[in-house]
Amino acid sequence: MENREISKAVITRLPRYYRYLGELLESGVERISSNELSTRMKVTASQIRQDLNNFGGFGQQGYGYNVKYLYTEIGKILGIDRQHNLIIIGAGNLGQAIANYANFEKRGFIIKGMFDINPRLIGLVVRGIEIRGVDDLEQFIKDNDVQMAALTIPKTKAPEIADRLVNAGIKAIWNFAHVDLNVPDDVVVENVHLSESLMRLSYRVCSMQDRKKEEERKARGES
Amino acid sequence: MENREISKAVITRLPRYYRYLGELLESGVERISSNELSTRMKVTASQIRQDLNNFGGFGQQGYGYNVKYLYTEIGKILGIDRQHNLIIIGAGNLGQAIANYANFEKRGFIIKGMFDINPRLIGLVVRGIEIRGVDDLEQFIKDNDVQMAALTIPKTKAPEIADRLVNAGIKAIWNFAHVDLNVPDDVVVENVHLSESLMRLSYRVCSMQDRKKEEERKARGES
DNA sequence: TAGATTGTTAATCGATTAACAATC
DNA sequence: TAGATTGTTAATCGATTAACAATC
Repeated sequence: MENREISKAVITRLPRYYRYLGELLESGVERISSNELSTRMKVTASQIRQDLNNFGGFGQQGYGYNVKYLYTEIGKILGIDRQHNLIIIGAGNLGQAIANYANFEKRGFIIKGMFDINPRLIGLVVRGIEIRGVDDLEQFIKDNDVQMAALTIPKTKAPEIADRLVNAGIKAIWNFAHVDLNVPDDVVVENVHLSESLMRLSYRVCSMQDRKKEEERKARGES
Repeated sequence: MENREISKAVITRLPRYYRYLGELLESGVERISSNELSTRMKVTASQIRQDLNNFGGFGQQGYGYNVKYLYTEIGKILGIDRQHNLIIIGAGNLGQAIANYANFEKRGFIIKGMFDINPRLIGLVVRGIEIRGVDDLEQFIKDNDVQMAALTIPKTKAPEIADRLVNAGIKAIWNFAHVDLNVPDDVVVENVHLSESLMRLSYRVCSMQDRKKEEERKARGES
């Protein structure tokens, strides 16, 4: 069997399809055509069909897609049908926000533990999860079959902890620290760089302002 | 003057350049060539030069780029030299995490206020900022010249609040709710869909597992 | 001046969109 | 069967990379 590499752009869109299908499912819609979905999601129908056909033919000519079936299948593709054991390193507000987000557990992400360096936090309990010191890290990962770690610690500590996680056998890092991590090829890192996201917003709001001023100037007669 | 539209891909990369240049600056590096930067950032030198030249010629032949100058210029492009007045709607862990992230203020993002619907949170003070009820929203936005809002509330409440923000004159929404917002063309929305980010991580770790199993199978003789 | 490195044009690559035959 | 809509091939569009002349 040929190993068709799926493009990054497709993978980025997949969870959004999943979200929309979930909403359709909740509102009792049974079937949907690529065309109607395209209107709702503001993407082209062609793109939807192309994206889905990377993974197989989920639809039926003349009918469209069965919402429940497609929802389930995309869930499988995303690995949401499997269980992922997760730890959170960094029990500050961001770490706690993740721990408190109940929906994650619904989708197979089980938070096995929380860790922090700050001794004042160690021993506290968040959502039934005790905050531990990082000394226990390696042993805990082995004992609890942990594959994923969310890194919500300052950038100065992140590379060192990332190395320890990798050595302890972690396969995926959800990185919120403002630094790029160096990991082996078989460990995946998903970055959430909030400050970069905010800068993009800043860029866009500024260029929107500039454009408006430009238009106003033109409206008042060419400059 | 022609209004060259900058591609989204370029804007996505810009904050990352900014981060690397900031680190170089801190470590005392004065000048850098696109080639050396490309090695550090793991992108092509060609891409760096193309990206920068969307905004003007910041380098010098035979020399490279002056780190401090380029850092400042990218800051200007991103609008970080200007002041952005920000409010946070939703004073849960995520809202508090944002409020507590000091670096934002360093880059011109001033948190003017926090709001919540939960009466038990109203009146509490986070980082010197009092949490208010959403009744005050419109008045507060006008009084404090607020242009940006971070939405860290559940998806059920988000569309309604977004409408109110838009009507009150907000120009940019940093949306953490798991829903796509409908806003006029001149309002910009930057989405941070954490659950989608986690699903991408899940996809990637699963497909990595599959690939490994495939390889193992091949290594044990073709199946 | 010679060497280095940019700015920019041209070539390549990949992703998106359009079109349509296949088929439910 | 006729109509609808997919799956898939072909055409277009845009983004990335390569190459090199300009220039510090």
